[in-house]
Amino acid sequence: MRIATWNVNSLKARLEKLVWWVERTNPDVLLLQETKCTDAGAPREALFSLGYELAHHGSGGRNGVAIASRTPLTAIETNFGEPLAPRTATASDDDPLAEARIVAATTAGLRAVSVYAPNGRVVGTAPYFAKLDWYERLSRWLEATPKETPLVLGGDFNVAPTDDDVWDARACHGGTHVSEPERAAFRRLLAWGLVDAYRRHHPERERYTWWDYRAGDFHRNVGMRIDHLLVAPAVAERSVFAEIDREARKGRPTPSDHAPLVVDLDTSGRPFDAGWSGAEERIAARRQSARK
DNA sequence: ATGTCCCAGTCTCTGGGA
Repeated sequence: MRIATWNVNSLKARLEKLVWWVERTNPDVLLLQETKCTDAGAPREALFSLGYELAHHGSGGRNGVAIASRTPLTAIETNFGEPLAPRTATASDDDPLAEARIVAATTAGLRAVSVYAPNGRVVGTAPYFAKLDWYERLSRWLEATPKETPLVLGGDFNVAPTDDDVWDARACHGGTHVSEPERAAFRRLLAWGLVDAYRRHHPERERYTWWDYRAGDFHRNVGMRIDHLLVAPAVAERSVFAEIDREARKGRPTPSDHAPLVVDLDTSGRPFDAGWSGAEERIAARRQSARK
């Protein structure tokens, strides 16, 4: 089974590139971020004709997350199971918890979650603390998930977990994505038991998933590894391959500023969802009690 | 090089966000 995550920087603007990439890569489950679509405006038909169902969560403009899968999507949960607050228009209104940044669904025996963490802009500003608050909310949501859940929490985390995940730690010092509080928030996800699937297969440095469009950053490999597939231990044990597809960051039509990340699972042998039966109900019950 | 791309609205350009 092939799982992928990709911040596409507009699903509509990227549709031709996405079709090319999906036909080339054939993921079974694809997590998408920054779709910038409304639920009604999401290109469901185009994905359906490629063989995918789509669970989409977005209000248009910015943000927006989705899960495309070759197998049915059930128990779809958006925004931490809470209704999204109405959009309040002005750019200075920065409330990530009112934005479409998380969608979860059960598919292919997995609990798949697509996240788009806030950017944070500048350390010490209101958007930065809002980013940390959003991570706090994500951790509480995660910690209400039973440990045996075959979880795949993937997306654009907007955090480079270590200095090995940035092109130049000194140049990045003092900026967002690398600050200690952001890295601590990321490590709290790992403390639940999640495994960084890419690092399980690739210890090397200079492997990034995002490069700024400007200044030829991609061609100079001035980037950061901020997109991740974090998987439960039972999923990690089955992972046999991980790669960042730099080809998708090149050429025309215009690429996203992020490259997709792919992980392959060996699903031969015992059923992948062993022990997972009934867990949707257990998750729902724990979320209910966590809200009280 | 603060050098690109995408979106919404002010709508064939501009400002904001990443």
